[in-house]
Amino acid sequence: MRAAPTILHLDMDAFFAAAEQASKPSLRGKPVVVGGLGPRGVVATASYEARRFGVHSAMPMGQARRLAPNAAYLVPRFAFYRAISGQVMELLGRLSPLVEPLSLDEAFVDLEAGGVADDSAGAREAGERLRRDILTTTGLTGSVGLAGSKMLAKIASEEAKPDGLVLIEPGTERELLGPRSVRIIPGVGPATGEHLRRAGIGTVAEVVEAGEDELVRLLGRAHGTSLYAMALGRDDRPVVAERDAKSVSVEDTFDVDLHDRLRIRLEVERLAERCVARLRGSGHSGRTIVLKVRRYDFSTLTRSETLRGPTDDPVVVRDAAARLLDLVDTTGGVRLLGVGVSGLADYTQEDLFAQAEAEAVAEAEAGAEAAADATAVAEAGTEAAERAAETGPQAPAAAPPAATETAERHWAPGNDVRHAVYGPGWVQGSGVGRVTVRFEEPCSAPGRVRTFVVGDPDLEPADPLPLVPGGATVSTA
DNA sequence: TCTGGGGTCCTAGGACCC
DNA sequence: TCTGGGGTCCTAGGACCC
Repeated sequence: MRAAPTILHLDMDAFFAAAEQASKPSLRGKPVVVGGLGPRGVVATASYEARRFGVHSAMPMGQARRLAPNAAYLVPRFAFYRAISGQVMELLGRLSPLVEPLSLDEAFVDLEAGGVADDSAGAREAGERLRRDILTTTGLTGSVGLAGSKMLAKIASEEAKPDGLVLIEPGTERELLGPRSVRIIPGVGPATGEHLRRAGIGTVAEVVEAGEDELVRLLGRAHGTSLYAMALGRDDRPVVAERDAKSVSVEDTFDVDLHDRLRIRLEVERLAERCVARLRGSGHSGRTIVLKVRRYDFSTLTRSETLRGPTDDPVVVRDAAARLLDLVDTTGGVRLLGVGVSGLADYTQEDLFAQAEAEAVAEAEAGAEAAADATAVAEAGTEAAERAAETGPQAPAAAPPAATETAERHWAPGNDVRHAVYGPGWVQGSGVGRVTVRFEEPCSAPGRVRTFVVGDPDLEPADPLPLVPGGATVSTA
């Protein structure tokens, strides 16, 4: 806990929904819901107008549609959000070298380390300037929290929403937090909240009264001690700029439960290949392969296998995932499958092979005492060599998507398109061989709607347009 | 129309080693 | 030898966050 409120937490307001409203003039001031539009979709973000109907993040789409039948329902466009996020992070980077992104729309900034503020007045000024700059460069609003610790800065930005700034003066945190629900403390979710409530602890002040020993007894060592510290306003976690990834995973929920064992196996193999593509894309290899299965009744289980050394070989990961699947009973149906890799190393297979050889030589030279270890290393090396010989140079090309899948993706509600005659617009809806497009762009007036046949040669998918004149363009290619 | 997808961290038990 | 204690790794599951 520092003496000046120089830790800043930025949280963009209803980020995905706000980006869509900025991009589509006809949706401004209207309820907008972004999320999965399939039969098992959930809400990613609801605009403030939609929240008034009770719609919120993580809610099943069906429920959202019942609550807000007239809202616009759109699929997320991550490439577009990433581009905007990049602009925002760039602005944060001008404040300090210590910027810790938490997601596309959230980050901590250490203002003191950046030399932009060392007292309350300076911090407030930097925060307000940041909010203005974000609005000018992206057209979107973000809320800022300022405090002497990460936890309090995060609570402050939550209080500031939407489109505001809250500064918690160091020394005032106890009286501020005391009467509030324990649920405002980050890390206290539904389960912990309920657990504490049954123990008669509802407010932050009651957490303090209970004492550290009681909390450790209720919640376990790590959770208990940290909650007690947080309740007292004690939080010395530094803002950390670069954090190494610990795992990479992909998963799919199917519109209809899978029963056919061969189909399930095929999906696991496809997921394994997608996972490795991501792993390689991030320049990693990993040692532990994890298979995740969610059954028809939503019960979820994982099975994992740790290899002798890290791999980024699609064949190795795919085979491991298939072996893990053999351990799982799928009768009754499978609703979700996932494949992940953890135990990441930031070198690739070739590096690993060279390293294993070098180690084997070193071990051999070390003499008879190390004989057993050297054998293990040598075996690992041989195995890697065999795999390399077996698979050769290859990129696991994903199977080309079926034509209907492509059409669904191109004409999904919310996507940008361009018409040879009418210009830029976005898909408002599609079905029975028709696409409905609203022709407008970020800086135009709300536009009108026209309907086309799906195969219309004049209509094609397009990249998002910049939200602000002269702003960065986004390529989703 | 009942429940996404990508992560992180923690716990607990068993194996294994010294 | 009737029975320890600590450390580390692996596996499985769960809470939480956006």
